[in-house]
Amino acid sequence: MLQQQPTAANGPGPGRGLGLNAHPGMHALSSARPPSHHRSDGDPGLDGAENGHEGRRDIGDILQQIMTITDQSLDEAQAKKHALNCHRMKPALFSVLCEIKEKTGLSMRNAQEEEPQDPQLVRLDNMLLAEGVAGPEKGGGAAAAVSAATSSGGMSPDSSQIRNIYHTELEKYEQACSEFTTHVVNLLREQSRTRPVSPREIERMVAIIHRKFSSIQTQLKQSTCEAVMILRSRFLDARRKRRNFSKQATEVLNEYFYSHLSNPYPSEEAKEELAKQCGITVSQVSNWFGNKRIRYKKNIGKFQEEANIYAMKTAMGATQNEDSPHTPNSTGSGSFSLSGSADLFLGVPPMNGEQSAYHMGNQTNGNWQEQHTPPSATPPGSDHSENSD
DNA sequence: TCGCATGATTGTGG
DNA sequence: CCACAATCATGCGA
Repeated sequence: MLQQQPTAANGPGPGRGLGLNAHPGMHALSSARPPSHHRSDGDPGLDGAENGHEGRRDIGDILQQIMTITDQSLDEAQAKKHALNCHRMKPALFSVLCEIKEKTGLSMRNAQEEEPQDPQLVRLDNMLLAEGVAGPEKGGGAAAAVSAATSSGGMSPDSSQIRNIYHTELEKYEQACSEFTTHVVNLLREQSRTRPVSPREIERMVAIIHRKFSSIQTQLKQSTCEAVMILRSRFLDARRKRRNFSKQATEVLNEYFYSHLSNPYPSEEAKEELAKQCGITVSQVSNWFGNKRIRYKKNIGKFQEEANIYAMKTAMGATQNEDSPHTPNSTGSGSFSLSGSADLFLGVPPMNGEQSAYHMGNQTNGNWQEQHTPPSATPPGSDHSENSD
């Protein structure tokens, strides 16, 4: 019925496609059909054998025809396709076929269609939100959440890195998902011209794609969570495990301590500067000074030698600085430009004294070591440099 | 392995 | 919140 139509319906080149040399497909179909008709009569066994035999022959025919397809016949096929598309009955037939399709296999998927959001995904989302990896970027939220594990308050670059990676990956994922979806939708739309594909089916396909992709999303979120957890445990470990500071760091800290012995309380800026120089956090600097003060006070005698060494060093650094104020001095012996208030003892510290206390200037922070009163031996001029912040 | 050194934590007071 | 004091836990050299 369809094949007669084009002659009337399509103006251009109607006769061509329907001529004597019919389309191979058509021929195949028409020749394949007859055997099924005599199904009802005759011996089934014989019929089956005959059927198979004929089927083979038909396949042979089809193959033969495929082999002999020419450009011309392709053109014809094209024309026929066009003719079918433009057939006036096509929409009706199309919708009927769609309906039939709906009612058969595909409808079975309806059941699982409206599933609630994956609970695991929800859990992961909540977790990432709590960790500050997902959600709006609030002043170091992510970093704060992770680094909150440490009292140091030192910002971890890793956590924000995780956040960044997570977001770029999520973006990539979303892009890939939408790209693929549009691709498939376009494909189905294209196909809907030649086979019954209802809009609903396209929708369903999109949903299926999203479901498939959501497993990737789950994976992404899961691995992000894992990374955050690892980071967190590493921070906790770092807190538990004690590492000695580097020699250079201790040197810098000691230098500051002994050059500000009368008032070893670095300001916030000084602490930051020290932290930067030592490659440690500000709170570690605070810890260090806290420990140092208390231990020095407890046993000044023990620290005497150390004090002398550092006093000497700073003094040397100072004299060097005087010579060439603009030349930064070599490693470790620099005085802090921002405090600029080294309690320098210029000269060799008195030895063998119980407490040399070569620089007990005006103590701006009360008597941080009251039992340690400055002897009169305090060199004149040592206290002039003593300034408090 | 021991003992000291040292960074971190905890509790307290101002 | 900061400093102090006590204490813990680990690092490290002898």
